[in-house]
Amino acid sequence: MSAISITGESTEMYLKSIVELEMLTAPPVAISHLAQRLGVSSPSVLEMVKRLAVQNLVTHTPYKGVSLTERGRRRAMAVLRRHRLWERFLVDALHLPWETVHDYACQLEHATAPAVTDALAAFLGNPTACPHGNPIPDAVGDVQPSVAVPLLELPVGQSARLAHIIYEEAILLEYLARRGLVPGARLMLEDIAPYQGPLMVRVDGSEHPAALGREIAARVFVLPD
Amino acid sequence: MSAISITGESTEMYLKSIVELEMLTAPPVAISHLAQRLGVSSPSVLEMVKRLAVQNLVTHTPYKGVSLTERGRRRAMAVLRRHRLWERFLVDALHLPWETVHDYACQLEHATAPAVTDALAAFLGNPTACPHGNPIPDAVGDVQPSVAVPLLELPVGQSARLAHIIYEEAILLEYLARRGLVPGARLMLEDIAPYQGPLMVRVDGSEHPAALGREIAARVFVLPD
DNA sequence: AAAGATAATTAGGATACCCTAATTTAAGGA
DNA sequence: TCCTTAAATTAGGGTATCCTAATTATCTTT
Ligand SMILES: [Mn+2]
Ligand SMILES: [Mn+2]
Ligand SMILES: [Mn+2]
Ligand SMILES: [Mn+2]
Repeated sequence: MSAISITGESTEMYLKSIVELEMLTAPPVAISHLAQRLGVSSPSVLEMVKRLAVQNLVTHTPYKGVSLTERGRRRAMAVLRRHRLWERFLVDALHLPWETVHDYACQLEHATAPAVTDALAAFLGNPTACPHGNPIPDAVGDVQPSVAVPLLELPVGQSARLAHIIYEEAILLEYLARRGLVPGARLMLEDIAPYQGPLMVRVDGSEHPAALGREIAARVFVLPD
Repeated sequence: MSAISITGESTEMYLKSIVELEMLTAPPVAISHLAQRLGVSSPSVLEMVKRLAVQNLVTHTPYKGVSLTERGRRRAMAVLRRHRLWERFLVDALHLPWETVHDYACQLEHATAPAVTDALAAFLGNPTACPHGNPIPDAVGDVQPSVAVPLLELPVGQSARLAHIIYEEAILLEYLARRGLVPGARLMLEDIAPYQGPLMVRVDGSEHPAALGREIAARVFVLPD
């Protein structure tokens, strides 16, 4: 019975998912969204959330949702840091494909001691962003805020450069990679179909324009020219 | 319900511990030895062993012990391979201390997908031994046999070179590191005290001779001159 | 061969996560 | 205000892994 609470893999995934959801929708985070992200049932999430609340990692407001406590946020940022450092390693050192590293890093992130994290960061030259453009929290858990805007909010006709992709997921990353939509890519929003229709995006170097649903366009952030 | 049985961390540690014990004492491996190595109770081990037997990973002979099946051995070697590759990475690339990497690798070994393992091996130049001298199984699970002998069996007065240290453990590695007993070190067995007493070993570059208990001397392998 | 010591096994529980099937609550529209 | 619907919660289970306290088998030693 050690006083140092060992954060297990499950706990870490819950905390990480909560920060990720906070960047997508306004807090508090809904139980059902967490359930969807984690691929477990709502009752399971609720139960786990109660456990996390007891450990002072989250606050749960019944029928409203979940928020991270300061303690919880620190833990979550630490996981995010490890995740993104590993992604950099997998791409830069091991030369694994951009779209595949997210899942691999999701395993490694829970198996990395602090000393290893620090040494890994140094080995990589203290990078500031993951291969998908998202900022790597520093050792204290701080991130520099992004000025990029969701592609969804770009005015039609505007050209921009892809900055980062949030709420990372293998399927999404594969989809985007196949269309050349990686950080740094130059693009122009050609059109937005009405009635929640897709966005037509011209990607520099691609033959045809890409059609992106709104769900996706809300996750792709760009820097307008 | 996927047909591919996902080997969990616990299962992997059991399998790895069994191969490790097989190199120290003659098979089958005793339940109590496994319990000691894993830091769990004997009833827990027995229960788990039964689960492993159902999955065709081990054979259990009541009151005798456990042996790996071919399937089990392959899995175990895969874990050992990942473990030792990570150790190399942690020492060679991250420059972490020789004595500390074993524990870190013990976490990473369970979180490494096949594609990552392969890429890591390539990145490291397909090394053939871990920092503690033990052979890294190849992608198929084969290891080249060692011709080194236990220090315990060295004749008094014989000088030799340290080859590898088996049944790795943080405490042991620290102890040995502090005395300069790392692979490649030159040494001479000065004396063996009677009545299960310690071995006096002169280590090249060290002031005083080191006194090693027999437990330890059975785990340190050397190549006589 | 009987006793003692040691290891293995059985019995009975606990905890962390996860699930499905109700049931209840909250929120928005009629 | 009442109704509908979606989300949240409660009820009742399940599995993997671990534990302690008996009990039993095996091996050693007298
Ligand atoms: Mn993960
Ligand atoms: Mn990423
Ligand atoms: Mn391990
Ligand atoms: Mn090693």
